[in-house]
Amino acid sequence: MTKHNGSRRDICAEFSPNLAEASALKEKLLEVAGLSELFRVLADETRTKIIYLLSEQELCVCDLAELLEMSMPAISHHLRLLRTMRLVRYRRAGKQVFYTLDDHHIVNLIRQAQEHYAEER
Amino acid sequence: MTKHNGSRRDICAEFSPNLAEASALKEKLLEVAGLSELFRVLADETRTKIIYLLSEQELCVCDLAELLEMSMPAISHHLRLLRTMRLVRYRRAGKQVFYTLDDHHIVNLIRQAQEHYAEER
DNA sequence: AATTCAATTAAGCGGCTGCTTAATTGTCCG
DNA sequence: CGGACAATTAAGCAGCCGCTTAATTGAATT
Repeated sequence: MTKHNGSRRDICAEFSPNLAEASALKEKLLEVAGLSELFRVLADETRTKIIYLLSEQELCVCDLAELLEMSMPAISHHLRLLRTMRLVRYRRAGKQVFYTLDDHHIVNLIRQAQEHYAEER
Repeated sequence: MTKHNGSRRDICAEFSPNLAEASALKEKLLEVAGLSELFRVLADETRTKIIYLLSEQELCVCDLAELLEMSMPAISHHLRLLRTMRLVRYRRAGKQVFYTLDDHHIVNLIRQAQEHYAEER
Protein backbone atom coordinates (compact mmCIF):
# COMPACT_ATOMS: atom_id res chain seq x y z
CA MET A 1 0.00 0.00 0.00
CA THR A 2 2.95 2.27 -0.46
CA LYS A 3 3.58 3.84 -3.83
CA HIS A 4 3.44 1.13 -6.40
CA ASN A 5 5.01 2.93 -9.26
CA GLY A 6 8.67 2.26 -8.69
CA SER A 7 9.31 5.04 -6.25
CA ARG A 8 6.96 7.39 -8.03
CA ARG A 9 3.67 8.92 -7.13
CA ASP A 10 0.30 8.13 -8.47
CA ILE A 11 -1.84 11.10 -9.07
CA CYS A 12 -0.56 13.97 -11.02
CA ALA A 13 -2.52 16.73 -9.40
CA GLU A 14 -1.30 15.82 -5.96
CA PHE A 15 2.44 15.92 -6.26
CA SER A 16 4.61 16.60 -9.19
CA PRO A 17 8.11 15.26 -8.80
CA ASN A 18 8.72 16.06 -5.16
CA LEU A 19 9.07 19.74 -4.78
CA ALA A 20 12.83 19.91 -4.43
CA GLU A 21 13.32 17.77 -7.48
CA ALA A 22 10.91 19.90 -9.45
CA SER A 23 12.79 23.09 -8.86
CA ALA A 24 16.04 21.31 -9.65
CA LEU A 25 14.61 20.32 -12.99
CA LYS A 26 13.43 23.81 -13.63
CA GLU A 27 16.90 25.09 -13.01
CA LYS A 28 18.28 22.59 -15.45
CA LEU A 29 16.05 24.11 -18.07
CA LEU A 30 18.01 27.32 -17.93
CA GLU A 31 20.90 25.44 -19.47
CA VAL A 32 19.09 24.99 -22.74
CA ALA A 33 17.35 28.33 -22.87
CA GLY A 34 18.09 30.18 -26.05
CA LEU A 35 19.62 27.26 -27.88
CA SER A 36 16.69 26.93 -30.23
CA GLU A 37 17.69 30.15 -31.85
CA LEU A 38 20.77 28.37 -33.08
CA PHE A 39 18.96 25.23 -34.15
CA ARG A 40 16.47 27.34 -36.04
CA VAL A 41 19.28 28.34 -38.35
CA LEU A 42 19.87 24.71 -39.22
CA ALA A 43 16.18 23.93 -39.44
CA ASP A 44 16.19 25.15 -43.00
CA GLU A 45 17.78 22.81 -45.49
CA THR A 46 19.09 25.59 -47.70
CA ARG A 47 20.90 27.26 -44.82
CA THR A 48 22.47 24.02 -43.69
CA LYS A 49 23.71 23.52 -47.21
CA ILE A 50 25.10 27.04 -47.40
CA ILE A 51 26.98 26.54 -44.17
CA TYR A 52 28.27 23.21 -45.34
CA LEU A 53 29.45 24.61 -48.64
CA LEU A 54 31.16 27.55 -46.99
CA SER A 55 32.92 25.17 -44.65
CA GLU A 56 34.55 23.72 -47.74
CA GLN A 57 35.51 26.93 -49.46
CA GLU A 58 34.82 30.58 -49.94
CA LEU A 59 32.01 31.24 -52.40
CA CYS A 60 30.25 34.22 -53.87
CA VAL A 61 26.52 34.67 -53.79
CA CYS A 62 25.90 33.73 -57.38
CA ASP A 63 27.94 30.58 -57.03
CA LEU A 64 25.83 29.59 -54.07
CA ALA A 65 22.73 30.39 -56.06
CA GLU A 66 23.89 28.18 -58.88
CA LEU A 67 25.06 25.29 -56.72
CA LEU A 68 21.83 25.28 -54.77
CA GLU A 69 19.70 26.02 -57.80
CA MET A 70 17.94 28.91 -56.19
CA SER A 71 17.41 32.58 -56.97
CA MET A 72 19.94 35.11 -55.77
CA PRO A 73 17.49 37.03 -53.62
CA ALA A 74 16.57 33.81 -51.87
CA ILE A 75 20.22 33.04 -51.13
CA SER A 76 20.88 36.62 -50.14
CA HIS A 77 18.00 36.44 -47.76
CA HIS A 78 19.49 33.44 -45.99
CA LEU A 79 22.93 35.00 -45.91
CA ARG A 80 21.47 37.99 -44.19
CA LEU A 81 20.35 35.81 -41.32
CA LEU A 82 23.69 34.03 -41.17
CA ARG A 83 25.37 37.41 -41.09
CA THR A 84 23.32 38.76 -38.22
CA MET A 85 24.02 35.57 -36.31
CA ARG A 86 27.71 36.09 -36.97
CA LEU A 87 28.07 32.69 -38.55
CA VAL A 88 29.57 34.00 -41.79
CA ARG A 89 31.92 36.73 -42.86
CA TYR A 90 32.02 38.44 -46.23
CA ARG A 91 34.33 40.49 -48.34
CA ARG A 92 33.64 42.47 -51.44
CA ALA A 93 35.68 41.78 -54.56
CA GLY A 94 34.55 43.97 -57.40
CA LYS A 95 30.96 43.27 -58.21
CA GLN A 96 30.94 40.10 -56.22
CA VAL A 97 30.68 39.40 -52.54
CA PHE A 98 32.46 36.39 -51.17
CA TYR A 99 31.29 34.63 -48.08
CA THR A 100 33.21 32.41 -45.71
CA LEU A 101 32.22 30.51 -42.63
CA ASP A 102 33.10 32.45 -39.51
CA ASP A 103 32.01 29.91 -36.93
CA HIS A 104 33.23 26.40 -37.28
CA HIS A 105 31.52 25.08 -34.20
CA ILE A 106 28.35 24.86 -36.17
CA VAL A 107 29.92 22.47 -38.64
CA ASN A 108 30.60 20.11 -35.76
CA LEU A 109 26.93 20.15 -34.96
CA ILE A 110 26.13 19.28 -38.54
CA ARG A 111 28.71 16.52 -38.66
CA GLN A 112 27.48 15.04 -35.44
CA ALA A 113 23.93 15.00 -36.73
CA GLN A 114 25.26 13.38 -39.87
CA GLU A 115 26.97 10.61 -37.96
CA HIS A 116 23.95 9.63 -35.98
CA TYR A 117 21.19 10.19 -38.43
CA ALA A 118 22.64 9.37 -41.79
CA GLU A 119 20.37 7.33 -43.98
CA GLU A 120 17.43 6.86 -41.70
CA ARG A 121 13.91 6.73 -42.94
CA MET B 1 47.05 39.97 -66.02
CA THR B 2 46.22 36.52 -64.90
CA LYS B 3 43.51 35.96 -62.34
CA HIS B 4 44.08 38.33 -59.51
CA ASN B 5 41.84 36.76 -57.01
CA GLY B 6 44.13 34.23 -55.41
CA SER B 7 43.59 31.44 -57.89
CA ARG B 8 39.95 32.30 -58.40
CA ARG B 9 37.98 33.59 -61.29
CA ASP B 10 36.54 36.99 -61.73
CA ILE B 11 33.17 37.00 -63.27
CA CYS B 12 30.48 34.85 -61.93
CA ALA B 13 28.55 34.24 -65.09
CA GLU B 14 31.57 32.90 -66.89
CA PHE B 15 32.74 30.08 -64.68
CA SER B 16 31.48 28.89 -61.45
CA PRO B 17 34.05 26.92 -59.49
CA ASN B 18 35.64 24.97 -62.29
CA LEU B 19 33.22 22.42 -63.46
CA ALA B 20 34.71 19.38 -61.77
CA GLU B 21 34.88 21.17 -58.45
CA ALA B 22 31.30 22.25 -58.79
CA SER B 23 29.94 18.77 -59.18
CA ALA B 24 32.12 17.61 -56.30
CA LEU B 25 30.53 20.26 -54.12
CA LYS B 26 27.10 19.27 -55.27
CA GLU B 27 27.81 15.71 -54.25
CA LYS B 28 28.91 16.87 -50.85
CA LEU B 29 25.51 18.41 -50.42
CA LEU B 30 23.93 15.00 -50.41
CA GLU B 31 25.63 14.39 -47.09
CA VAL B 32 23.52 16.98 -45.34
CA ALA B 33 20.27 16.33 -47.15
CA GLY B 34 17.46 15.59 -44.78
CA LEU B 35 19.26 16.71 -41.65
CA SER B 36 17.11 19.79 -41.28
CA GLU B 37 14.19 17.59 -40.38
CA LEU B 38 16.07 16.70 -37.24
CA PHE B 39 17.16 20.23 -36.47
CA ARG B 40 13.61 21.41 -36.92
CA VAL B 41 12.70 19.38 -33.87
CA LEU B 42 15.18 21.35 -31.82
CA ALA B 43 14.22 24.64 -33.39
CA ASP B 44 11.39 24.94 -30.92
CA GLU B 45 12.42 25.86 -27.41
CA THR B 46 9.66 23.86 -25.77
CA ARG B 47 10.66 20.68 -27.55
CA THR B 48 14.30 21.08 -26.67
CA LYS B 49 13.25 21.46 -23.07
CA ILE B 50 11.04 18.39 -23.19
CA ILE B 51 13.88 16.35 -24.60
CA TYR B 52 16.24 17.70 -22.01
CA LEU B 53 13.87 16.94 -19.16
CA LEU B 54 13.22 13.44 -20.41
CA SER B 55 16.93 12.83 -20.62
CA GLU B 56 16.99 13.39 -16.88
CA GLN B 57 14.03 11.25 -15.93
CA GLU B 58 10.77 9.73 -16.99
CA LEU B 59 7.88 12.16 -16.75
CA CYS B 60 4.17 12.15 -17.40
CA VAL B 61 2.45 14.68 -19.59
CA CYS B 62 0.97 16.72 -16.82
CA ASP B 63 4.33 16.96 -15.08
CA LEU B 64 5.84 18.28 -18.26
CA ALA B 65 2.97 20.71 -18.59
CA GLU B 66 3.57 21.96 -15.09
CA LEU B 67 7.35 22.17 -15.32
CA LEU B 68 7.14 24.04 -18.60
CA GLU B 69 4.14 26.09 -17.55
CA MET B 70 2.17 25.23 -20.62
CA SER B 71 -1.20 23.66 -21.36
CA MET B 72 -1.48 19.91 -21.68
CA PRO B 73 -2.72 19.99 -25.27
CA ALA B 74 0.27 22.07 -26.20
CA ILE B 75 2.66 19.59 -24.62
CA SER B 76 0.76 16.68 -26.09
CA HIS B 77 1.09 18.25 -29.47
CA HIS B 78 4.86 18.40 -29.20
CA LEU B 79 5.05 14.87 -27.87
CA ARG B 80 3.17 13.69 -30.88
CA LEU B 81 5.92 14.99 -33.12
CA LEU B 82 8.61 13.51 -30.93
CA ARG B 83 6.79 10.20 -31.08
CA THR B 84 6.53 10.10 -34.83
CA MET B 85 10.21 10.90 -35.03
CA ARG B 86 10.89 8.02 -32.69
CA LEU B 87 12.71 10.24 -30.26
CA VAL B 88 10.58 9.30 -27.26
CA ARG B 89 8.85 6.21 -25.94
CA TYR B 90 5.80 6.11 -23.72
CA ARG B 91 4.01 3.76 -21.41
CA ARG B 92 0.59 3.98 -19.91
CA ALA B 93 0.20 3.77 -16.13
CA GLY B 94 -3.40 4.15 -15.14
CA LYS B 95 -4.68 7.49 -16.23
CA GLN B 96 -1.25 8.82 -16.86
CA VAL B 97 1.16 8.36 -19.72
CA PHE B 98 4.85 8.42 -18.98
CA TYR B 99 7.39 9.45 -21.53
CA THR B 100 11.06 8.62 -21.74
CA LEU B 101 13.75 9.61 -24.17
CA ASP B 102 14.31 6.88 -26.72
CA ASP B 103 17.18 8.46 -28.60
CA HIS B 104 20.09 9.76 -26.62
CA HIS B 105 22.09 10.91 -29.60
CA ILE B 106 19.98 13.99 -29.70
CA VAL B 107 21.04 14.96 -26.20
CA ASN B 108 24.61 15.01 -27.42
CA LEU B 109 23.60 17.51 -30.04
CA ILE B 110 22.02 19.67 -27.40
CA ARG B 111 25.02 19.41 -25.11
CA GLN B 112 27.38 20.29 -27.88
CA ALA B 113 25.35 23.34 -28.76
CA GLN B 114 25.38 24.24 -25.11
CA GLU B 115 29.14 24.01 -24.88
CA HIS B 116 29.76 26.27 -27.80
CA TYR B 117 27.00 28.76 -27.46
CA ALA B 118 26.43 29.10 -23.76
CA GLU B 119 26.03 32.66 -22.62
CA GLU B 120 26.46 34.52 -25.83
CA ARG B 121 24.65 37.68 -26.50
C1' DA C 1 -23.21 2.84 -14.63
C1' DA C 2 -21.62 7.51 -13.35
C1' DT C 3 -17.96 10.53 -12.16
C1' DT C 4 -13.43 12.08 -12.37
C1' DC C 5 -9.11 12.95 -14.18
C1' DA C 6 -5.11 12.40 -17.64
C1' DA C 7 -4.37 12.54 -22.23
C1' DT C 8 -5.27 13.00 -27.01
C1' DT C 9 -7.53 14.81 -30.94
C1' DA C 10 -9.85 18.29 -33.71
C1' DA C 11 -10.69 22.79 -35.40
C1' DG C 12 -9.35 27.26 -35.93
C1' DC C 13 -6.47 31.41 -35.58
C1' DG C 14 -2.38 34.53 -35.70
C1' DG C 15 2.30 34.95 -36.51
C1' DC C 16 6.40 33.57 -38.61
C1' DT C 17 9.14 32.07 -42.68
C1' DG C 18 10.82 31.40 -47.14
C1' DC C 19 9.92 32.32 -51.57
C1' DT C 20 8.75 35.52 -55.66
C1' DT C 21 9.06 39.72 -58.40
C1' DA C 22 10.44 44.36 -58.75
C1' DA C 23 13.15 48.16 -57.51
C1' DT C 24 17.66 49.88 -55.72
C1' DT C 25 22.56 50.01 -54.73
C1' DG C 26 27.33 49.42 -55.87
C1' DT C 27 31.08 48.42 -58.92
C1' DC C 28 33.39 47.79 -63.20
C1' DC C 29 34.26 48.81 -68.02
C1' DG C 30 33.73 50.87 -72.41
C1' DC D 1 28.62 59.31 -68.34
C1' DG D 2 26.02 55.08 -69.48
C1' DG D 3 25.36 50.19 -69.67
C1' DA D 4 26.04 45.69 -67.54
C1' DC D 5 26.13 42.74 -63.82
C1' DA D 6 26.38 41.12 -58.79
C1' DA D 7 24.07 41.82 -54.78
C1' DT D 8 20.81 43.63 -51.58
C1' DT D 9 16.48 45.41 -50.21
C1' DA D 10 11.48 45.86 -50.31
C1' DA D 11 6.87 44.31 -50.70
C1' DG D 12 3.75 40.83 -50.87
C1' DC D 13 2.00 36.25 -50.65
C1' DA D 14 1.36 31.15 -49.45
C1' DG D 15 2.28 27.62 -46.38
C1' DC D 16 3.66 26.09 -42.03
C1' DC D 17 3.68 26.12 -36.91
C1' DG D 18 2.43 26.51 -32.28
C1' DC D 19 -0.99 27.91 -29.51
C1' DT D 20 -6.04 28.04 -27.84
C1' DT D 21 -10.55 26.12 -26.77
C1' DA D 22 -13.66 22.44 -27.09
C1' DA D 23 -14.79 17.77 -27.74
C1' DT D 24 -13.39 12.85 -27.21
C1' DT D 25 -11.07 8.77 -25.45
C1' DG D 26 -9.38 5.80 -21.83
C1' DA D 27 -8.76 4.27 -17.22
C1' DA D 28 -9.62 4.28 -12.27
C1' DT D 29 -12.78 4.95 -8.33
C1' DT D 30 -17.12 4.88 -6.20
